[in-house]
Amino acid sequence: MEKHEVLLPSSSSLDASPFEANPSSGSNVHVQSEEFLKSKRKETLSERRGKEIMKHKYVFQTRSQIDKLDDGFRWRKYGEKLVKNSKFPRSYYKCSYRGCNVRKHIQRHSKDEQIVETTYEGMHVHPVEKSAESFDQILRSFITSNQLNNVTPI
DNA sequence: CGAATTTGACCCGCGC
DNA sequence: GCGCGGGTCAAATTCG
Repeated sequence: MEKHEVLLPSSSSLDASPFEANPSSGSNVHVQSEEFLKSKRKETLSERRGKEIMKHKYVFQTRSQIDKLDDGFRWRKYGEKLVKNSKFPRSYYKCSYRGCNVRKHIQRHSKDEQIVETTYEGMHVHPVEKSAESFDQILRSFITSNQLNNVTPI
């Protein structure tokens, strides 16, 4: 497995333009911030995991052929499942940092295999160890949005 | 040697 | 109550 650099917008401004609008663009990122108000499962499961952070969900759509996008954090794959909605299996990743229960799942589009939908759940509580300038601004925006939307002490 | 990855099994929630 | 779908964990294996 080799690292693959994703084409990200040089502009620090994250525009919420639909990725389908400009498929010709070499790089296009779609960031969606949704408020996870509805609990998907009971406390039993959440409690079992140990207080997971599912307050906000961030959908990150990028054009890449590699799933293991290095966004500056260490991700440990903990599962892979094939969903009926997609012909491609969905990969589940978790932050390897102790105490950082950030989870992310990646799913490929059945129509456009070049498009990978990365969904981030939770916020990181540790500095970036990698030099991902491209992703740095994105991640920073993510964290900023998280803190701005809801300041939840971990 | 340690950490990360893989695949399968298990579990839970929901629908019928 | 059973089945389907989705999600997570765990043990084994491989890579660095």
